[in-house]
Amino acid sequence: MVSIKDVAKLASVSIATVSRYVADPASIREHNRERVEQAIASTGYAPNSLAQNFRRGRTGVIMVVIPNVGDPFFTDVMRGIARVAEEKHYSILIRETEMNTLSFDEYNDIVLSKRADGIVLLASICPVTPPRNRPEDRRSAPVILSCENVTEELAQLPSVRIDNVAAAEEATDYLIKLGHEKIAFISGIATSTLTADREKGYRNAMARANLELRPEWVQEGSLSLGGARRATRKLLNGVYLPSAIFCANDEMAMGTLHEIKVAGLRVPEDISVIGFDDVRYAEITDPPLTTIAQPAEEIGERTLQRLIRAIEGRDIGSTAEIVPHQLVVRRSTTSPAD
Amino acid sequence: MVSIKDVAKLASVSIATVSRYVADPASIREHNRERVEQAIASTGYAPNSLAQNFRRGRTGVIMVVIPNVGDPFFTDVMRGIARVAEEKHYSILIRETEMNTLSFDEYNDIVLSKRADGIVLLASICPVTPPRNRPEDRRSAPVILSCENVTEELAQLPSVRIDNVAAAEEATDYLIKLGHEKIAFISGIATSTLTADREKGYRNAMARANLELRPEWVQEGSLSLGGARRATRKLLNGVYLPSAIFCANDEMAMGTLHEIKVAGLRVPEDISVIGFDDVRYAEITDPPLTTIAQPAEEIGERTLQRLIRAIEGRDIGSTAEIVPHQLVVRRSTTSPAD
DNA sequence: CGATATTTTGTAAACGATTACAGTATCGTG
DNA sequence: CACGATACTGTAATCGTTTACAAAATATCG
Repeated sequence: MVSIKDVAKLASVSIATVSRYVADPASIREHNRERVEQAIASTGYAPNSLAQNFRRGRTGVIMVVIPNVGDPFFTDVMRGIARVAEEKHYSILIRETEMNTLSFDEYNDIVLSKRADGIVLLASICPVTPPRNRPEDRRSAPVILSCENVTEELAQLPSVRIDNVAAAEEATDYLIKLGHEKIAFISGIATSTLTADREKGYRNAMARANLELRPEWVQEGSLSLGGARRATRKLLNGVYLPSAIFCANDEMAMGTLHEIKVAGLRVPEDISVIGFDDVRYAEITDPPLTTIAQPAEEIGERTLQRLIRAIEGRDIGSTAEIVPHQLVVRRSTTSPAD
Repeated sequence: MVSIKDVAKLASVSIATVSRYVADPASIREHNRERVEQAIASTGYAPNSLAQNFRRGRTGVIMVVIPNVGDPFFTDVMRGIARVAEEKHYSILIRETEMNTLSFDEYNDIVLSKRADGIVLLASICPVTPPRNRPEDRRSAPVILSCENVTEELAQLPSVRIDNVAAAEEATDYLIKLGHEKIAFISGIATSTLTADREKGYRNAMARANLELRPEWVQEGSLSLGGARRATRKLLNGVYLPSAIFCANDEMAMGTLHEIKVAGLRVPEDISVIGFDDVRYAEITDPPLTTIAQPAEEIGERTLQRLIRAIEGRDIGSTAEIVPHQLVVRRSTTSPAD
């Protein structure tokens, strides 16, 4: 491995001069610049970023904790994150978590052992041991939540997201406005606040409209295709058939659409379906999916911009930055038949 | 930041002892172990991985270059990669590339400046300057191709993948066996060898069956939903309507299915569609998609296992490790009407 | 018990960059 | 030309670990 020393020797200058050349070629005298340039060219020298990072005390890495790298919504958010990361010369380290949580121990380890300059959580952080209870908690790395809300147990963390409660209310209200009264909800996973917020919105809207909410109309779909399919089959085989199903994300809505058709029912004539996220597939499902659109890439971009500001030592507060959502009406919803 | 020195001082031992404790607690004497444990606990010490990596000359990072993080096939491969990475204590650095290629300059930079211990290419590497022509090319980091084949310009690189040519032949043969003669192909992007191989398989099969291959039956779909939709519209609006369309991946097949239905035609009665990859959505499209299944996660796992062997200094050769594919017949294909 | 083998520990030198500080060259000006 | 101001360069310390080597402590055995 060729190091700065080899270049210095070859160019007959000190290592400091080479270092300065790398940082800013204009800062050294013409005469030396030529020799250093030549030495670098002939040795093929490139600064060892391991040494640079060590010396500078920074990793240049942003860790992104994501519940499911396969979900098209999350990958859109990631694309926004990646765009800003590249622009600001950070790399993205992906950490997929089962169960949607990053254990606090792992969080702590990442921070203490300097494996990342900052963390974006698309998942929640598991509040086993809140930061404040640990010794030396001043050393915490910048963290920001994308999409997720915070659990009450944790200190308020900054976030960038839509208002999930309001958006879910809006989706439910739309079904109610169409005349639906028997509306089922397929939820995500228990540990996800995002899911909880959407369920809250659904319950709020049902309560406000004075609609009966049968317990068996809320089914867990684990935010996955398979989970939603199982949940849908339960709904279809139940005693009280809903006339509309609200799925907590589009991935699940795709599974729901399929199972309804497999059961020999039609969407939307027999059952209306509404999703959440407006992933790229929502436009091409059969029928195209009515859903709540979120500006996924923008959420990713804003999240990382804010995180980087924090990494640079500026104050970003701990507020939730709310971005707008929008109901997108396609053809998977209509008024109930009866 | 608390360092090994602080711990050593507090425990009244040398830093070497602390270091040894961290590497293997059993290697130090009971008496000292207790003191060190206590000192670590009370200071909240964690080894600085920046310093460790620097000292050890390794990053603990595998870079994964991926053309499109949103494609469900690639995310499945990534999941396999991630599983092995976690097991072997590597982190995954994602680098998404437009146009499917990593420029050689960037590759070189990653290697020379030690930003990753190894590279997995789900994309191709752009052969602007083949490694062999550069000075000091001995320093190349381990690279392995997943899915992709190699271009002839580049030295042979190790890879793990299916036999794309054979698989595409098999898909085309299946359509031919069903009685189709007017078979169109929606290809990926020009820079992708994966795409080229599948097109070759299609052409082979057509030639072997003595079927006419009209130039307008091969359309570029850029491996994306939108690209496939445009390509499909061209096929449907053309003078010679095909009776079957073979899409180079499932993502595109989903777009194709949609556009055929939008045009008022039925799948498979009017047009059969066959995809490639068997992503999780293939089962729930309408109708469910006939496709070629690849063991995506297994490909990812094997790729990384082999790469890690190379990183550890063992010889992995430069052969293509071929894993089996399989035709999965669902309901998007049938015999032509006429 | 003493000699030797074994285990455990400490000292100090790396790793490759950045940078404070001091020293040297260059320049401008009177 | 002398002088100070300015621009550039070199020396050496530093970041936090790991580890070769030597030294010290302990164990083993006749």
